[in-house]
Amino acid sequence: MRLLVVEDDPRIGEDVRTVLTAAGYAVDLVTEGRDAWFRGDTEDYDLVVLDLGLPNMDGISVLKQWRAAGRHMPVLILTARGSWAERVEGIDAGADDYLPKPFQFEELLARVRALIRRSVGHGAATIEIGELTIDTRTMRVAQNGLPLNVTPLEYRLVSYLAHHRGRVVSTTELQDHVYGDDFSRDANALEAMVARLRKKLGAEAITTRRGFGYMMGA
Amino acid sequence: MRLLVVEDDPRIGEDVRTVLTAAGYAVDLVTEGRDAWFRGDTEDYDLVVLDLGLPNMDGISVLKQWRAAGRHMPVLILTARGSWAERVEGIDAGADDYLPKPFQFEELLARVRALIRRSVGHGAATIEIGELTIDTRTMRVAQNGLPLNVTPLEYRLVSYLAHHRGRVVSTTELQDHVYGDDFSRDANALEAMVARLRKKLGAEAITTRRGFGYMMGA
DNA sequence: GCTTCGCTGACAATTCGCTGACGGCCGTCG
DNA sequence: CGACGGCCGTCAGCGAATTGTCAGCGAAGC
Repeated sequence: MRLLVVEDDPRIGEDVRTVLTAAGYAVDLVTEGRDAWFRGDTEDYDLVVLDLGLPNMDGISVLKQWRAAGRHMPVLILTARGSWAERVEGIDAGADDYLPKPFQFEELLARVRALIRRSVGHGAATIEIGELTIDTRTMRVAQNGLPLNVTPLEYRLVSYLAHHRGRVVSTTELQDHVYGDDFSRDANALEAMVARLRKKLGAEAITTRRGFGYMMGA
Repeated sequence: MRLLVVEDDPRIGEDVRTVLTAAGYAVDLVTEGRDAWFRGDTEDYDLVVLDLGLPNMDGISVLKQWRAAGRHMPVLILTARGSWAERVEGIDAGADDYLPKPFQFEELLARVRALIRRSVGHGAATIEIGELTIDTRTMRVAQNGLPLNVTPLEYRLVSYLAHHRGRVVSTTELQDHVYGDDFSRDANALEAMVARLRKKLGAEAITTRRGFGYMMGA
């Protein structure tokens, strides 16, 4: 899962990134409204955390333009506590939820999880594919009920494939969502990870579409 | 045990949180109805203390929606003294007990304990994991019946892990619950505490899942 | 058959978490 | 008032798990 965090205060932004990264998401962080708009318009994100007070182009406008351009990713806006008008404006502009600042990171996490779950359409916190169970709340993967020891990056990979079960996911898309902005990896790194995963989950859990990408589920 | 306190008066809310925290519970406090509903809907609480007069979405509606969504955690509602109608309405909506305001904190504590005990089923105020016993009433930890000398912060840590046995608790979540809003600590502080705890409880009492967090129990 | 793409085992680099030591803070006791 | 001891945060070095890189191999597609 790949997230865009838009927050002009660098300290808060970094903290949020850290928390979300720890929770298993690939996080891109930008601090200016224009950059935010551009990123959201040109890249594919599973969710956006959007602060409203931004230099250069304010959050509400950014959000409105995304929606006007037909971008439907869930957006969670951060508002000043008690600023009722901001919230209403945000919801009207197309936000899916709001979180008053200051907030507990745990609450941020809960909302992010809930929004992603809702947007993907799985009501439950677990995804089942064949004999595999992916619990997004505890970040665990189990096979026939037996927990598997999956590393953080491996989890990101299965989790993304599982959320998009039944569809072929290209390697570039996968890289984006597993690594975020971090371009430095060799293309082979993904393949190596897939290999390691197959050793744990069973070879047939992930199928390869040569020239296209990977897929989970029928 | 993790509790949600919903109370719009910040002074009362803080007092209640303080009392319950001192009693060894991990307490989340929210002041608005919508936030309360969201939290109760997305997070796991062992009990909710719910004030009825709330901004944004009233307590009865919150409670009804939780029950309609199949959430069964015990709910203790706070009502105005003598407001018979409110009580009836609350119980009808699915509350498990009520406490008329103003109340003594001792009474609140007693009812909270009673409700939690009832909901756990067997009146045991202790959690047992392997050879460890965590007594939530006295905030003591014992191993094979022998009391261990556990410091306050250490107790919060084991207690939180014990209450969430069987699931991996991320370090950020753990930090939230051990330190509250206090961001200033080095990440290493937790690790040091875990190390000290393991020396007391035995190394296998707390397992590490690298990259994810810590866990107690199977 | 040849080329390209992807797989895999081995190895290296890096990151993460553990631990012993130290020191600051604070409450208690002589 | 000063010394002592408990609690807990910080530091630095170590070891191990995770992840990236490389090289060779096999299979698919033309």
